[in-house]
Amino acid sequence: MAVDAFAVLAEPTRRRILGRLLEAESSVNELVEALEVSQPTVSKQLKVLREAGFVICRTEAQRRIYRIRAAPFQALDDWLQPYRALWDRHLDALERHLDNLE
Amino acid sequence: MAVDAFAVLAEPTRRRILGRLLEAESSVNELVEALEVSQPTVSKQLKVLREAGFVICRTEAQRRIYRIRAAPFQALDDWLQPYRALWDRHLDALERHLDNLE
DNA sequence: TGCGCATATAACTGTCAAGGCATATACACT
DNA sequence: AGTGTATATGCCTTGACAGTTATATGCGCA
Repeated sequence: MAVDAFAVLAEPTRRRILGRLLEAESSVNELVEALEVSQPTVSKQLKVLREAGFVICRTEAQRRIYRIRAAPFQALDDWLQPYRALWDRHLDALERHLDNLE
Repeated sequence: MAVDAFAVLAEPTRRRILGRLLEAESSVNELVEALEVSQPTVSKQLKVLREAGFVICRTEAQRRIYRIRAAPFQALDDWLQPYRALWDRHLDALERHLDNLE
């Protein structure tokens, strides 16, 4: 996963944006109203999310419609995988981790 | 999950410590040598990790043996759960296609 | 009890990023 | 063209935090 994905997710405003985008794609203004933060703040965080691959946007007239992307979350899921050996007693996770260690 | 778990994981040094502790519990000095960072830095980050529940330590003579804990990783796994709908459920062909485009 | 090892903490400093305000850009419509 | 709407960006201030150095604390041992 991108090295800084955790840094991206560390910001509460960005997590709120992602939570909202998980429900439905939205324009910038819809996010501004839903989250009650300023428009520049939303645009800035969307830029961070976009550059980290968490969202993409398309243009509809003057509006930009943002949509969430799966890839970074999958990468996060992958990163988490070896740590699942800590609690998942099912042999899969542990074996895979040990295999990856060689 | 604790609100600031992502902030904890956002720090590369802390992730390195966790990666190392996943392999084996370690004393502070072992971490210092393995990661090649200063001892105060390790102690400081261990304190952050401890307060966030990522590690616990026991005392053995003058040494503190640190061990990783499962709970925060499980919480992270839980947080991730709704986002898994993005890829491991019925993702229709069009959406997958658009994702692949960018 | 005094010394040395292992670890924690304090004070300081530099960096970086979030949010606010103001402004620029892009587009639609008349 | 000119106006209003939607979004992006630049500048600025402020706060948080990582790393360093120096020092304190805890423990074992002679």
